[in-house]
Amino acid sequence: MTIHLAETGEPGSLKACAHDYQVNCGNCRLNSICLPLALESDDIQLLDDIIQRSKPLQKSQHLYREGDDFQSVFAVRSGTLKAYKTTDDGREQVTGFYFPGEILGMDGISNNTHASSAKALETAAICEIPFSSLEKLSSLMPNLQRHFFQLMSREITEDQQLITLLSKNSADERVAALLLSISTRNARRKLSSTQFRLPMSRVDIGNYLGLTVETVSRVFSRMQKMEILRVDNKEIEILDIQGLQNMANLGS
Amino acid sequence: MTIHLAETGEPGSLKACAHDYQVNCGNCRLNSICLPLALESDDIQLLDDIIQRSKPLQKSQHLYREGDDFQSVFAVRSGTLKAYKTTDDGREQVTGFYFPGEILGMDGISNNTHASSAKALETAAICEIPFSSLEKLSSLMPNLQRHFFQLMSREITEDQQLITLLSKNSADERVAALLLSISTRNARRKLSSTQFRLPMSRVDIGNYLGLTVETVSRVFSRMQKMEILRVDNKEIEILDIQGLQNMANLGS
DNA sequence: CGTTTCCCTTGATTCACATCAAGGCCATAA
DNA sequence: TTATGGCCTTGATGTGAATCAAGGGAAACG
Repeated sequence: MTIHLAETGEPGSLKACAHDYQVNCGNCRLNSICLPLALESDDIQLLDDIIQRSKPLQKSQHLYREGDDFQSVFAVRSGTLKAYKTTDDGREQVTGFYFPGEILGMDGISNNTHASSAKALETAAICEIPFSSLEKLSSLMPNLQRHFFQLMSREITEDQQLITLLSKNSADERVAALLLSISTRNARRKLSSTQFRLPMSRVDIGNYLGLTVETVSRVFSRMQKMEILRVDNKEIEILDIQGLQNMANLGS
Repeated sequence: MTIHLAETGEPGSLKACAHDYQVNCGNCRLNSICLPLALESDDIQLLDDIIQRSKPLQKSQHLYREGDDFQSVFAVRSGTLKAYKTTDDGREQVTGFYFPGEILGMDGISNNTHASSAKALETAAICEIPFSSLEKLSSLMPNLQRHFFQLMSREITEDQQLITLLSKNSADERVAALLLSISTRNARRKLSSTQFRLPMSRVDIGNYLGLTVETVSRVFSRMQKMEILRVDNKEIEILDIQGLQNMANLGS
């Protein structure tokens, strides 16, 4: 019933580094922000039993592609992914970036087909959660059902935030909002909220925010000149988080 | 445990027109596109038991407001609603229009707080579905659980469509896409896909599509000149659906 | 009934961002 | 070592939609 990611690949792909085999939901340092959140430890064990952990995805490899059969949702254990759709005229629309502890693939549930593609922006370890198993488990564990409803709902509210951003905000505001979002998500994982490396290219950022590369680059330069950021290629240091927040909120 | 909409209003609001009391999921003509979809008739009865039907909402009345406690999701039985958020600087972002048979309010699940407001664009009859009851029922009825997951997932994919539209498409393309969406949803309800009355104002359309009223108005005029539409205030007739599709897809 | 208010349309002007163009930096390959 | 290609930055120019401005029609209200 459940599908092993590894088995769908080339023979031999069942191998994963020994270290990976030791990972489980109970000891995963992300379990407080990931799917196991709000579960009792017995229940975590049951959840853990349905989760498949396969070898890491290399940079630019796909986790799934638009149109693939939907079988599973995925949790990011390490690395970063982007989700994107290809428009009728062949351009790409990035719909989200996914950091460790975050769940992706839920847009495939409605049609039993992935509605977007997901690609690793850097080497990424992934937990695969077969959806049919998750459904059964959800029926048995009200907390899990509730939590998964909440995760989907959060995806909706985040999409709505992006809609508002795209519809109402200037280039400066959009970039500021993205940086703050990344900063917040880093903090959730106990990483620095002011210094980090952007895993995505300027093209991806532009694509996500509805801007061209050139505009994104100019905004970075401008923020640097205003001493809000220090930018060194993908390395970012937020020098003035209050200034960044002003830029994101009040705007124009 | 469950909350009666009517009881939260002023005394006497329990009254509803006699005709309303006769409505149930089993005989509702929308049950093939609404929540009962895919349920056995016994199960429909159980679902029906938890659903609250209260007196209709008048035009411009709120069903819920951003920040309200989340208790229920809602199905539209008749009329149309818009969902919207208010941005920090007080402007409004319309995040969706909801027609009969469609479900709204799911964005409130993640925080137990409604993330947007919902307002009737015209007199609207609503079915209230207390979420805690829906959760319990979902645990018992795998089909219902599945269907509700699918509904939420559809909301996600639709938001992603809108994101792409806002990010990549011209004013003409955006308006064309909205008209086609309304046309399709009308067809689902066995209404004309080429002649209809827009329930929302130009302001709302602009607000939804990230355009100003003036631009929306100009697009309508342009489409009329091109003989793609006949526009008489809110009455729309699509004269050339192929032309409209071209405008929406290929665009630019 | 007239008045107010909302909603829609059209025109003139402005502006933020796209587009076009070029060059720099860094990594990988030959 | 020099190529090659990806990614980023900066400058010059163009343009689609926003903004500003005005007027008309229909519904709501006293």
